[in-house]
Amino acid sequence: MKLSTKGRYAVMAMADLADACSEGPVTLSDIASRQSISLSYLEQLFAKLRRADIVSSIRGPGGGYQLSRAPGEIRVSDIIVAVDEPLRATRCSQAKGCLADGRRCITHDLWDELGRHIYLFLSSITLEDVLERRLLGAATGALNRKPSGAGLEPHAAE
Amino acid sequence: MKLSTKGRYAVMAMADLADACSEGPVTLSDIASRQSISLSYLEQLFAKLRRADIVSSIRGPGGGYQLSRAPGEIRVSDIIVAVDEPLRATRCSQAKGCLADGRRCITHDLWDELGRHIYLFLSSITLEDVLERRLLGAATGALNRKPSGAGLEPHAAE
DNA sequence: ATATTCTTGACTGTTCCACTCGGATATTGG
DNA sequence: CCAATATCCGAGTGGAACAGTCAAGAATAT
Repeated sequence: MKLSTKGRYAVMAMADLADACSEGPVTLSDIASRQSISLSYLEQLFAKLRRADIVSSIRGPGGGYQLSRAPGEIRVSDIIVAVDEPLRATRCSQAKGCLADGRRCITHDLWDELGRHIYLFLSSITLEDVLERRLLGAATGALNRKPSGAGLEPHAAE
Repeated sequence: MKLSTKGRYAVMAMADLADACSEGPVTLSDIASRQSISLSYLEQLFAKLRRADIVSSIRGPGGGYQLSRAPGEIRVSDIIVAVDEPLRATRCSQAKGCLADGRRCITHDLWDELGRHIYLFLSSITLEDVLERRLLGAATGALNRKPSGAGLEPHAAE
């Protein structure tokens, strides 16, 4: 899971597509102008989304893109995973030791757990949820009763 | 909240410091060699950690860095917030409209919620938890009963 | 004094993101 | 058929941030 703005653009575009595709395929130019994203950049993103079978394409005049599944069947995590690079190998990539002496590095479990956490959150939300702004439901509620921290002010999600 | 490897380096170094500072201050050179991070890079990180009052420094021979508080009082989120840049303004930075027509962009709430989610997770874990590998406790359990998704295989945390 | 260690600033190389450009291929309407 | 419309595809670009370097300075212990 990589959280770049690239994935965000993809989700924005997919939300736009889901919102507009009720009658026939939608042109990338339309999405580009509505969402203020460059057409060529969208082409790159949708090439990946197509390879991931999240959207299907129809060429020629009157063509465009369509969702492969219903909005309720497309998870946000699907989109981000499809668009972002497979995640380059960092120092802590494998289950192998991060330090030379064979021990796993101390913080390995932490990042592992965080990654799972983010993934679970994003896979609990579908495109349909996003469209209907149904975000503050089951997915979020679980963590809202924070265990310890007192006057924390979370920074805005960049 | 930005999730760069920079923040990870900082947490690694802080965990190392917390582990080794039981008797007197710890040298950056020691941390550098143990964690395989360049000394000069650590200097940059600890300058920020010092400004955030997470560590304190003692100069001269026999000097080094110490934790300002007990490991149980230092949240992982504190470290990441201290080290990462304040988060540049993106298209969706403010509560203002992201599109020209004044509407807030469709996915705004989603990123907002995700950011809060990550922050809450990281602020529910202290350095002490990391050291004792006490990660799978209260903080994570809440989301483990995922609401809908069936056979999801979360990608490894990069 | 001198060695140790933090402190600070400027600087560099690399990588990745966001985006552009040029062209190719497929399909439709006339 | 033929041009217009659209998806496809690869290469290339500018800027920003990351990861790391270098050099000089200030405080402190021996």
